[in-house]
Amino acid sequence: MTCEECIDNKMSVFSVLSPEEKDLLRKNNSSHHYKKGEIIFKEGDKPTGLLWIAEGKVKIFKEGVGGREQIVRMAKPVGFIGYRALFAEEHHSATAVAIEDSNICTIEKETIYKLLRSNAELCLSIIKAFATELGFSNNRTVTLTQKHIRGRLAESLIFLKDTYGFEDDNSTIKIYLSREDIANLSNMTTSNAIRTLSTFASEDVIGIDGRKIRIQDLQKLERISELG
Amino acid sequence: MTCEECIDNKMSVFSVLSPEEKDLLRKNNSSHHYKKGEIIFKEGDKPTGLLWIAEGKVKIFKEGVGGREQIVRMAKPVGFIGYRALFAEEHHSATAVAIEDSNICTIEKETIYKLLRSNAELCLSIIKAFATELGFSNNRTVTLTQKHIRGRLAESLIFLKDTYGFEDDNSTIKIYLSREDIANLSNMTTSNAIRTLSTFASEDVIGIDGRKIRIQDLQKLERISELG
DNA sequence: ACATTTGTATGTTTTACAGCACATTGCTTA
DNA sequence: TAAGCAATGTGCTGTAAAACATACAAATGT
Repeated sequence: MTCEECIDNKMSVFSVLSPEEKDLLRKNNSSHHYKKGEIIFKEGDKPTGLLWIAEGKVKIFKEGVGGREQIVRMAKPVGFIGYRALFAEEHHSATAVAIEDSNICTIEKETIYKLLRSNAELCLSIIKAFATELGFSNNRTVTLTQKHIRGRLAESLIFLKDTYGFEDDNSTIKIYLSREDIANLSNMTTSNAIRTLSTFASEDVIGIDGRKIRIQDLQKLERISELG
Repeated sequence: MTCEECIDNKMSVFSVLSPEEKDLLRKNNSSHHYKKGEIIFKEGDKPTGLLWIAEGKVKIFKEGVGGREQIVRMAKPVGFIGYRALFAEEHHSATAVAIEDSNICTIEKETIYKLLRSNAELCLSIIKAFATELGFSNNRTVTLTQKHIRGRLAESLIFLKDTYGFEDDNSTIKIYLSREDIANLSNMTTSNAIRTLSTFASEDVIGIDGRKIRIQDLQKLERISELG
């Protein structure tokens, strides 16, 4: 997908814009390609504009105690990234890394603010997006602190499935993360992510083939997640 | 403080409103008094409008595994409460309880949306507020999961000080929470909150007199918090 | 005034999980 | 095609913090 196609995409926030406003966007956006593993922005950087993913997948994480990283968000097309810091008028509080080859589009801060001032519906959808994500973040705070390892991992797998969906086989989660990334998403060590994934596989809840994870018994997985 | 006074308050979000818009607010708000310990809204309730605190203090918490509660926010005048669910168009994902006798003001959903559609600056300040709070929430996720008990408690005490300030003696934190609430804020058991507070007191970092907590050595407390 | 609940305090036991160490497999890239 | 390195897998050990138990003080109600 290209930046242009995102602007016209019905699923994107941009759908509330008028043809003229979309034109403004089309004339003022730029595109950049990132290879798998490349950093898009770093904790501490000053945000320059609004970014969104045209193609690829991105993880956003914060560095914690002793450099241990916690993934706070996983993004996909046509999702915004780096907008929290932009709108809070702060420096980035997290780092974004491409986990696949990705095309990232940018528009300048001035342009997006111009649009926000002229289009109330755009404002409202941004507000709604923030409100939804804040709810998600608060939820995560509770589950990451209170659930046990099995519950946390089960929740993460369901989260990945909900975010990226399945491959054509209707069971393989459409994202291929390292065990380390899965651990950093679920607040556990790599060892424990590996161990618990193996356990799930031996219980026939999931199937593992390298980085491919198939969900074989979603109900059971949900039960493990809810149980804590 | 009264609802009217909040609307005119220079520190509140309402400061960006025109005189006519403020008038609309004044004519459409209602006020309600809650005694200490009373529930303002409950997890699962449908939000009816935008609430703000004219007087008093409020804790917002989520029920986690086995009914264990995690405080996700502490609010004070002139802060909004219950706005996340409202703008996300969801049911409340947390419960709000008055921790002091409080006056809460309400305006209907329709009125606030009317204002948002007419006043872009109001939108932008709401967006900024959300972006800031999301940053805060993400931060908490990391510290609550990664820091050790001492670090978490130290951080909570600093947070309470930053939120509510000091009494006239310039050292007593201007909020009086039960040990249980302190524990629920810091993701630990009541026993451990009590124990660790005692340790801090014996190390002359803080002073304890019932629910009164004096910060005696802020630098040390900050060091404990950063150390994790 | 007494009983009952609630909050505070502290000691003991148990356990989930991090932190290694090390083996093994699977990618790079030279 | 091999060498090197990163990613994966597994067992063992130590420990932070929960869970449990108990005691007492302070509110709260009757």
